[in-house]
Amino acid sequence: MALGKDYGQQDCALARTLELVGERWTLLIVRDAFYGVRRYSDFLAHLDIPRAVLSGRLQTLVEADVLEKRRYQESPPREEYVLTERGVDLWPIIRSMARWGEKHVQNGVACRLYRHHGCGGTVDPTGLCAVCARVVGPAETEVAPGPGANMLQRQDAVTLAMRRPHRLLEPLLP
Amino acid sequence: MALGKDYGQQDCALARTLELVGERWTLLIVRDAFYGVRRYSDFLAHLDIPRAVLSGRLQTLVEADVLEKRRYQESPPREEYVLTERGVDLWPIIRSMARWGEKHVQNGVACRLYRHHGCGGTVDPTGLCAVCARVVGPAETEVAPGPGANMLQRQDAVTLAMRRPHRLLEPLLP
DNA sequence: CGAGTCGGTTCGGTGAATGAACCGATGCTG
DNA sequence: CAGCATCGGTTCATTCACCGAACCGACTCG
Repeated sequence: MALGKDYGQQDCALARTLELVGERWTLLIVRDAFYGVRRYSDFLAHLDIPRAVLSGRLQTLVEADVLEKRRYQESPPREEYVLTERGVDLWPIIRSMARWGEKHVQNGVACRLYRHHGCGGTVDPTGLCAVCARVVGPAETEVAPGPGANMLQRQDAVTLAMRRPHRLLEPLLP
Repeated sequence: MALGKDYGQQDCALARTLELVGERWTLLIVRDAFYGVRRYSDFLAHLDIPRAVLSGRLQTLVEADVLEKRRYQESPPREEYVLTERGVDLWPIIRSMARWGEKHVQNGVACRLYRHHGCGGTVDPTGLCAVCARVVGPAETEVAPGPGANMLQRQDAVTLAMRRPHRLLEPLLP
């Protein structure tokens, strides 16, 4: 959302969450962070988001302790944004929203498939592995392109790198 | 969100979902619909939302087949908005967002508690009943005020009615 | 030295959100 | 029957976030 960001009169945890991740673009930034995107320029290229909006959202997410900004090289100074523990806990939200869109907008065609790293079992939207029958967190989840992927012929570095399966939270690009 | 509502270049079910429920206020309207709010004036009183925005969102949700608008009395003509099957499927999204806010913004203090209607077991954020060990949908879930409820002393009819436990999706007000 | 990359900030224009006022249809009261 | 209240909106002026393009400083590479 984003205009007045607050829902002051709602005594509900949902409203508090929406004040943080309910703004336009925010959840897509967090999703990309799960995919392993860490650098400003990669978010920018993959999301087609105005630079000022990206700067603002990253700063808000850092202040909310969802992302951590850290310098990974001096000279030239370069920063990266990595999910914190609080940020990783947003995974069920992203997963449930993607699930709804898959079922009700895309007629069940998934753009991404999730598997348990190691055992290879399909991970369902609640995080349950079909083989282990255990709940699998994002760090042990592997994402791979699904049948509906790449409909839009994007050519940015992030889109290209997403064609290979890889584990969530691991850096996607060098 | 709401300003440009589309995320056209994102080949992702998440983006499609956000185009619908990612606008400011929308998820709070849907949440109230789960709580049993059905009438324009009750949404208005409970959400402190501008009338024009509420009208617009309700219309969008009806067009998206998330809510159904139906006339429940002639003379004077009165309409109510009820969740469709697609709308009911949004429950995991709302539940996971509320869960995050509860844990990370409210320090684990819940405003609402969810129980399996009949067996009385606590229903966890994934819908699992602690007693039955089965997944329980919203229609069989009962909501009751939790320890963090009513911090804000609201006095509208919806807030008052929410003090009694009742089943989700059942009409909250006469 | 000059061009390029990275991670931003600045700026003007557009359009959605906001809150208050207004409105038409109907019912209720006296 | 007059007058007022209720419901479900619409209209309007103002505010403010988003947008896209341009600009910028620090640094590296050739």
